[in-house]
Amino acid sequence: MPDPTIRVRLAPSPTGPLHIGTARTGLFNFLFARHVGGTFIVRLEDTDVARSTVEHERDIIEGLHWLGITWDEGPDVAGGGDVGPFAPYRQMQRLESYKVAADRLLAADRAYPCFCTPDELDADRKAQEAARQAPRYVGRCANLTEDERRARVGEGRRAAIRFRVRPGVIGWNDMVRDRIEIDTANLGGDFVIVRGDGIPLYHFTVVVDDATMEISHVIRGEDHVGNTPKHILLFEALGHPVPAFGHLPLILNPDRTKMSKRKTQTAVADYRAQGFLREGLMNYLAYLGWSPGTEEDVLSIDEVIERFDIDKVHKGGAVFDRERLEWLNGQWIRRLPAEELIDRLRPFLQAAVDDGRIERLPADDEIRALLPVIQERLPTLAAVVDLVGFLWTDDLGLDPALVVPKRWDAATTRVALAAAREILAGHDAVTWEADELEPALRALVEARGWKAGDLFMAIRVATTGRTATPPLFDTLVALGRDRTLARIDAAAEALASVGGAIAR
RNA sequence: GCCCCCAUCGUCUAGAGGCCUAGGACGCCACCCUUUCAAGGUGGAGAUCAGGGGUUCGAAUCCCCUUGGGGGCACCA
Repeated sequence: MPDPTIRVRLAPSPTGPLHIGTARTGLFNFLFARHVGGTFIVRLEDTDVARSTVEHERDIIEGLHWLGITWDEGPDVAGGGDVGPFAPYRQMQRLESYKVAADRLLAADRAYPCFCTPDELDADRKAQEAARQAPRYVGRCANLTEDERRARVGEGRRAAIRFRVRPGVIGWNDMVRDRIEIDTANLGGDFVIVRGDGIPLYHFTVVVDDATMEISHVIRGEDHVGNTPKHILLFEALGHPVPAFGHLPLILNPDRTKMSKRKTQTAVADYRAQGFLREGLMNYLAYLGWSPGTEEDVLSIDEVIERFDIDKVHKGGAVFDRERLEWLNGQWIRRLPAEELIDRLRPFLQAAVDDGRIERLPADDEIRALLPVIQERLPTLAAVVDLVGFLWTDDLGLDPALVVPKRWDAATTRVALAAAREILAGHDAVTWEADELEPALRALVEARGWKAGDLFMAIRVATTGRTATPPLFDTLVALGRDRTLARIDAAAEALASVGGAIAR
């Protein structure tokens, strides 16, 4: 039941890497479109030539793809071809259409050339600030005669194009915040739609494109509420039906200000690099400002699409809570099929090889064998290196003091390690299994009157360098007989060399 | 300064007049499980529904005011 009348879009500006907020706006547009079978479009707003780069463009597109947000029309791959009936979907390749629209507005006197210099505008603003007035364009060029315009052009002055803001109240029924009305007197006066260098500005391009691409619903962040009346004015002037608008609540820093790079990690790529799953991040983002109204927490993207309803989107902003994201991410890691998890873990292990944290990339079989004990212990994919990296490097950075369990002293530990080593050495490749090793060592503990936990801890630290690891015997099996014995020997030696200096 | 918006546990939220002695989740605490760490299970602390007025037999839910918070006011997007 596709609905061809529903057309929404995400219009990111490649002036920075894909931002969590942009991803969330994209996700909601995507959910809105997919829920009703509408069309979702991505359009790159790259008219800020000074700050736009292809690297950012690539980061945005790859990030959206990674998140599983798919679009029907728009740029396919960074630098690659665009798909869709309104291609191209990059504004710098659509300059002609803005020129045509601007000329129409000029001809109808809905817009006019403005020769004010940056210095003049700056002075105006400063004066208004000093007089404690709201900044607005004073209208210096609003009523120039043809002769005056010619004279300025003759002086070699460049003209920007300003749109005439008509008096009146602009109102719309916002999809999330109900009725909003704004008096055009508060819009800051006539605004620039084309810069002096001929490059059109956001307010103009967004409307021209939304009009030509037949966008039916504009769903964007709350920070755009004040722009909407300007856009409605432009739609009217262009003689195009005004789309519906919906303004999403903002994602907030812990101090409840608008989420920013300075206070919160905002780049989607960073979350990805830290081992967050697309499923986890998407699930988390969907619940920021929206809820299905049930007590479900863990939902796949398809389940969210099924339940999504823009009427249930909140009006108030939501603080980004990384701890909750991590919990949700863990939920998704635990749900991943074995082979899928191995595939996703591999790049993180490779990265650890590349920067020397581990010495080699483990084979899939090794990882697969470990899955039963690590899958429930991973908050993120990247955590795998911390958790079991000791298996693939001999540089444990062992602290001898840590080898001695709390209730023991160094001498006892040395004796225990030696006894345990002898038992372990008695096993061969065939009996080097968790259910063979454990009973043997428990028998030793029994015979000596020790606590199992103490012996196990001494062996754990001796062989891994850490006090927190997956279950000991599974760990020793993964380590292998030879390396286990060698590490116990090395630890015993380290203990002996510090001797009685360890006062534990 | 002006305009607009928002307001339920620390956080994300359920709640559309009686089902609310306000439910769930994260986080926190305790216990269980247990060789460590997790995961899982059970239980607990945690919100006089920002405050004050109304409306109503009855309000977290409707109205008004106050307070608090946020967003926006470019030849950026």
